[in-house]
Parts: sequence; C-alpha cells; structure tokens
Amino acid sequence: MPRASAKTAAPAPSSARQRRKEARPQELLEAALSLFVEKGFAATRSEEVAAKAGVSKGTLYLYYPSKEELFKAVVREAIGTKIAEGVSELGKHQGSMAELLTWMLWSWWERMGLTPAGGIHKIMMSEAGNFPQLAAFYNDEVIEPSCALLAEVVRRGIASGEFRDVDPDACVMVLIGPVLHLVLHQHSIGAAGVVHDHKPEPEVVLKLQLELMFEGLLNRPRHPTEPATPRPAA
Amino acid sequence: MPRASAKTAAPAPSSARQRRKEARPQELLEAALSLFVEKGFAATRSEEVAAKAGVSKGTLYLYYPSKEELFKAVVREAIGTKIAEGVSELGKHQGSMAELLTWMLWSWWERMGLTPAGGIHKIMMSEAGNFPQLAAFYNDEVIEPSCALLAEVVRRGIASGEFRDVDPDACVMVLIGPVLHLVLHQHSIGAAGVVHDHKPEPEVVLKLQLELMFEGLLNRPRHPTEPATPRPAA
DNA sequence: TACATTACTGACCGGTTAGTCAGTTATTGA
DNA sequence: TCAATAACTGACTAACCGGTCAGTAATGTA
Repeated sequence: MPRASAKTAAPAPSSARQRRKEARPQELLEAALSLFVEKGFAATRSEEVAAKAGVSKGTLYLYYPSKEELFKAVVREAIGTKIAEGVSELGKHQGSMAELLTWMLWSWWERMGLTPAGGIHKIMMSEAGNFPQLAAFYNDEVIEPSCALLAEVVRRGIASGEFRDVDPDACVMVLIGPVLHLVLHQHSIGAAGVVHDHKPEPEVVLKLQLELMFEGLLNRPRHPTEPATPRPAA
Repeated sequence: MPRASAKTAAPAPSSARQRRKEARPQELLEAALSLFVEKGFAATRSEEVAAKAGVSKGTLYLYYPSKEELFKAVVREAIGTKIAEGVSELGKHQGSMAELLTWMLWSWWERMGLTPAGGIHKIMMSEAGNFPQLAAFYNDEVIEPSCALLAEVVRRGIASGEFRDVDPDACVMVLIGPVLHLVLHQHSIGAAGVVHDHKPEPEVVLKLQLELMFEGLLNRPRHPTEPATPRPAA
C-alpha cells in the first residue's frame, strides 16, 4: 500500500515526485552555493545552477523568483543560526576566557575554512558594492553579532583581570583578521590552480596566532625594566 | 616652428593630440582601476571605462584588445614595482627588526588601505577563480615575494635573539591577516553604504596588532612560573 | 479509460553589452 | 589651400543570458 501516511497536517510526501518537490529548494541552494562560491555571482548562469541541481531553468524559477532572490536565500541558508551557537556557548562556559576565545576561533575555522560556507564571506566581499542592501543584512546579521560576541569575551577577560586592558573592539579585529584571511585565501587563490603556494598549514597559523595573542594579551607579571601598560584607576 | 624636436628615435610629442595619445593608456587604466574596484569586473561596462577616461568605446579598443586584457593591464600597472621598495629597505635598515616590521606594516596600510591600489587585492580575491593564470601571476609576483620579505625579517629577528623561535611563515600570516582584512573591509562592506558599521579606527587596530604581536613575539625575560617556549640547541 | 492536477520543460523574448568598422575630425606637410 | 594621415567616434552586430509561458509528462482520482 503506497500511501501509508497520506494527508496529515504536515503531509509526509507520498510519491517519489512529491519527495523531490520538497527536496528541490535544498538541492537548488546547494548547487547555487557551490557555483556562486566557485565563479562569483555575475559569472554564474542560472541555467548552470538548474542543471547542477538536475532540473531545467524553468523549474529553478518556480522555486525562486529571481537570481538575486536565489542569492539571498543561499546566504541566509549558509549562515543559518550559527551565531546563536556561539552566544549560548558564552552563557554556559565555565573555564577561562582564553579557553573560550580559543574554542571560538577553532570552531569558526572548522565551519568556515573547511566547508563551502566560508565561500559566502568571499562572495559578500565581492558583491557588497552591487548589493548594498544585502551587505547591510550581512553586516547586521553576521559580522556585528560575531564581533560583539567576541568583544564580550574579551571584555569579561579584562574585567576578571585575566587580560590586559586593551580596546576590546580593536582586539577582536586583530583576532579575526588572520582567520578570515585564511578563509578567503582558501576560497580564492587557494582554490584556483596555483601550485607555487607553499604556505604553512592553516592549523599551524591558527595555533601560533593564539599563542602570540595570549602571550601578549594575558595579564601576567612582567619584567621590571619594561612595565606593562598600566591599568587605569577605574 | 612647431616641430622643434620631430622624428627623433623617441619623438617628443609635438601636438596636443599627440600628447593625449601618449597619456591615453594611463588615463584608461586609472578609469578602469577605480571602476573595477568599485563594481567588480563583470559589472563594469567597457563603455563606462571609456566615458570615465573621456573617450568613446571605440578608442578604448584601439589601446586594449579586450576587456580581459584591460583587466590584466590594470593589475600589472597597480602592482608595479612596489615590492622592490620593501626589499631595498631591508638592505639598508639599521635599527631593530621590530622597528622594521612596524614600518612595513604601516607603509603597507598606507599604500593599500588608503589608496585604490588595495582594491586590486579585493578584485583578485573575487576573480581568482575566473582568471587562474592571473591568480598565479599575482601569487608569484605579489603575495609570495611580500611574504618572503616579511619572513626574512622575522627570521633575522629570531637569529639575533630579538624574537622568540617561532615558525616564520606562520608568523607572517598572523602579521598580515589583520592588515589585509582591514583593506578588504575598506573596499567592500566599508565602501557600501553600511551605516551600522561602528568598527574601531583601522589605525587603532594596527597599533594594537603590533603591540600584542611584540608583547608575544619579543624574546624577553619571563615570569619563572610560566617559562617561554625553549629555544632549541642549534 | 477519462479527466484533473501537479511538477516540470525548453523554446523563446527582450534587454544588455563586448567588440567592430565605416565614417568623421584634427593635424601635418607641401 | 589642399591632400594625406593619424586619432577618434558611435551606430551597429552578434552573442549571451535572465526571465516567461505554452505545452508535456507524471501522478492521482473516479
């Protein structure tokens, strides 16, 4: 009996055709993501996206009204609720802020550097000028929350005496700079067929970045001849 | 007598029209640079470039055989011989390697962050996939030499005992990450009309980056309870 | 078998733009 | 003043591609 669970409130798709219909948006988004990341927005033809998802161009436009809307959907999909995870981690974390920063940078690398999702950042860099509205969306929904989250960690570390008294926002930029640079490289020069690229392993860079950072950021006793930046009275 | 210096081996242009002809390539390259940086390669129409340079589209194609060749010329022009300056500075520099690194990062920021030349880097990130041959050129002629130069400075600092014994290549990535991130931001999100962008001043970030870097990188006496990374015997 | 509905197709349309080339204008030399 | 030449122009062509829609095929229903 082929229709075992038909017509419920959230109807389980009965036929193969139904099942495909529900899978289409995902399939199209995945195809679009990889092509946008690989070739950029303008250079990706909508027919290619459709072909890669195994449908015709017409079908693509049944699910997304325009190439631009498809692009937005890809960005929203790839971003998802990733930031919320970081926020919740901040809430329940028990150890030092240095450990938390380390965890955050590593998980960021794992999610952006090692998956196509990082390509989103590359696309946004390229297309920000042509889609200011989307750039604003990306800034508000992704960049600002991420930076605010990291800045809060730094701020707590300063308050507890774990870190020196630095500008938290500037510190965040210093923190994320190398990670984002690695991500971008991975999806541009690194993805093109450039063979003379004998860069160090990203993991080594990240490790050193954290090490250098903390050697400088941690609030530890200093050599008497060279006092650390004095903490203000407040 | 209008032809004072006519028909020499390298003829000085006699008429206004001649002078314009010699200036055209430069004018076109400048127009193309600013438009490519602003809108990307695909979104820039060749007629716009011509108009911005004050000529018609036909004239553009008298000087450059295609849009793609124009793009290549722009990249080559913008890169020029900038790296050679850094190399010569390495040769004649007298002070500490920390001072030299500081100088290099600042001059890099001044040349890439504060001029349209930095936009080249953004374009290369976007178009590397579509122009692999150009990406290889950029990697070989710009990225690798720059990194090699900085790595050499770090290496000397380590050899003299000024710096701790870190991986020089990884250290370079940590160094340039924040700078390049600032440059890219400046030419993408920063250039789009995103107003909610209350990032710290780039100069503040750079200053902190160097400070944190050196607090961690400098080879100074450490607190006894937390020994520094031991130097190997060699 | 006949009809209705749903998912999908791909030829086509219209707008856009890289690149061309016959023609125009400025300059030079006689 | 009058060719000859060099620099430049912009209407035009051909190709491309985003988006449409009349039609087809698969599935469901009776």
